[in-house]
Amino acid sequence: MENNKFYITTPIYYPSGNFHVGTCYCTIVADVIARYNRLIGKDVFFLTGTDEHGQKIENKAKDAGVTPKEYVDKIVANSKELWKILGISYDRFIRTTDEDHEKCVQKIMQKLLDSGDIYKSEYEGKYCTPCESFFTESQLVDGKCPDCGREVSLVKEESYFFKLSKYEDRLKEFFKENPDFLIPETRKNEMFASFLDKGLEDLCITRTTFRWGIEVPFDPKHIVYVWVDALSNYISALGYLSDDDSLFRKFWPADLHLVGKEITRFHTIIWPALLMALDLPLPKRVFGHGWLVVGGKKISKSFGNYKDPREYLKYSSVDSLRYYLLKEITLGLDGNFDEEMYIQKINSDLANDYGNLVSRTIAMAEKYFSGVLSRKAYENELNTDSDNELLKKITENIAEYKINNDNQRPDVALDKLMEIVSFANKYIDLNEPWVLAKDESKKERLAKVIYILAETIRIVTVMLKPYMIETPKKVFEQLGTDIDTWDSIFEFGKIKDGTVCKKGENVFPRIDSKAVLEEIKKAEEEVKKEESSNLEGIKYISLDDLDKVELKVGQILEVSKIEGAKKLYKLNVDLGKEKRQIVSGLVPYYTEEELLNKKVIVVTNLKPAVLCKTESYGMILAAGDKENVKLITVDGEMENGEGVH
RNA sequence: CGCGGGGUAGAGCAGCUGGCAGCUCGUCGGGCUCAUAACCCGAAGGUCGUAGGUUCAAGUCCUACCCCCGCAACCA
Repeated sequence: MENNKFYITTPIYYPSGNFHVGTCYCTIVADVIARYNRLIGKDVFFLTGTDEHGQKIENKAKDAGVTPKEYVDKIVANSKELWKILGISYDRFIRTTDEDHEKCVQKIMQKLLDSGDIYKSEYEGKYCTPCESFFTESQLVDGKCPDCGREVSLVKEESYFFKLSKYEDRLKEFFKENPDFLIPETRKNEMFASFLDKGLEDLCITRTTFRWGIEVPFDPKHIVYVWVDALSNYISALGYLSDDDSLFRKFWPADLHLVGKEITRFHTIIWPALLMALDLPLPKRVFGHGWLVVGGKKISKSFGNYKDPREYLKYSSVDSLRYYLLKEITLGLDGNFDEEMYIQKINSDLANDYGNLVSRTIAMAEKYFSGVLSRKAYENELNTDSDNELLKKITENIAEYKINNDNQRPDVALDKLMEIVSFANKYIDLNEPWVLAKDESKKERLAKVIYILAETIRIVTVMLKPYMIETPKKVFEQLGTDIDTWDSIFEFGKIKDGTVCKKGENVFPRIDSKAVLEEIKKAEEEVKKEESSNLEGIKYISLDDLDKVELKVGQILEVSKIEGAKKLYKLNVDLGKEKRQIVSGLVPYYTEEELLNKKVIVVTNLKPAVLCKTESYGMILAAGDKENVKLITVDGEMENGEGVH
């Protein structure tokens, strides 16, 4: 009975912006694992959600002029919509702003205090005021803020600490005794090399520098920091320490925490230590998956590959996307999502192999037998070699499919599934139904071949159920059967005699790769144009918009290279009334001499930024792309500081 | 010596505890016509980054080095 439950979680995502394919990838993988376990008969609880507190959200909301809650509400609504589209079958979507979660966190804090695992002390750390964050000595870069490169100051702050160091030995032991706790293996090495072997320091678990979070119950000027707040979602979601903790008693410990590789540390060191302090069992497994690389590049807005996943669904289906992400990417390693590869893959696997198998089989059934499947013929006729081989292949591959799914190798599991599909296509060629059809005496044999194919499709389609949402439904409808349980695939010949199948629309129409790619390119170019400044003028803006940008004529007085920077110059620009320091990436295009005394156009009201540890208070306009860049200058005499209109 | 990941057929990848180098796509040649210009068969194509070492045996273990990619760090 213990064995029959399965609790799986995704990380709770930080909703500072809408989600991209990377987030979807992780969630889809979790969903597939959840659906697979449901299929094989386990009682599954699948949790996902959002981690909504903290400084960044507070800032973002402020920038947007809304409350933090309003800000995250919008993003959460969007992501729930997205999960719906992608068929994510979560049992609960937890938000750290949920009332029950907040209460639970407070109780946990109290409990940790009572058990002596929390103590109040002074947090002495390097604080970067502009970034409003603390850093440890080791995080600093040249003694400066790793985020912005500015000087940090030593700040003392009263806060609460969790005795992480106390659990170091127990953690090491735990790792040794549970070799399967953290996989893949490489992540484990990382944990030991980077953290455990270096020794653990107590962890500061509260902050007073921001307010957007859960108040510490016994000291409300403190806010619970991310560690306790976010990690405990895995138990708060089940009602831990609440009036009704039946779910918790049933499902904890988690069978699988699926997390990104960047946060394995939190889940394999801090989280287990917290659980130890709470005297709770530890999760059975943490799986650190890799990152999705899109079009060969890291997902990032500046690469233009930060697309809403819905874009991919314009020309393909949810099932295709799910299939691709699971099939083509080895879970645990970084994987590439390239739209051209994507189209090619789903065309060949899903349209040509699987979809076409369904299509040709049912077409033949209709053509030769008006769609009627004959189980009798299957029984009456003796098995040929090809029949036996196919049946053997199916039995073997079901077993391997299961093993690989159980071991978090969905890619191999799908491989095993597709092998059956290929074999079935080959089976058609070997048996040449169109030849059998010409010989009246072979009618029974023909009926058997068709039956075997239909039954094979049925089995494969059951196996596809964890991976796909819509397709299995469609195929079962076409097959005219609803026998789709896991148990039903172990015995060949479940389709009832006289079942009538009926051809429907192709389940995976071939995608015109050329046309779609062209369209994608067009769309991307348009986005680029929109983003790449107003000079192109594709997207109209009003005069008001233009007035937001303050442009002035400036003259470059000093030029120097910035140490450690490849492309950046530090410039001193005369803007008439004032002189400003501006950092500009012109090294590849201009020499220092060329820049000197040049009159340029400067955006003077751009938010100051720090590049390579050097402040920049403006931007110099230039035309061109990466290869060729030319400064925009003034045609004739013009006073420094003159406005541009 | 900053941290981490990786270098295997034209492309994209798999190869856990070492045992004749695999998969998918593409290419070339052939076959079939039930099917979604789909399907089936056959072939070509790799000194597994480099150099050493351990071993009867090494993509697989060890050492050194080279190269690429993330983050650190560069959107001006």
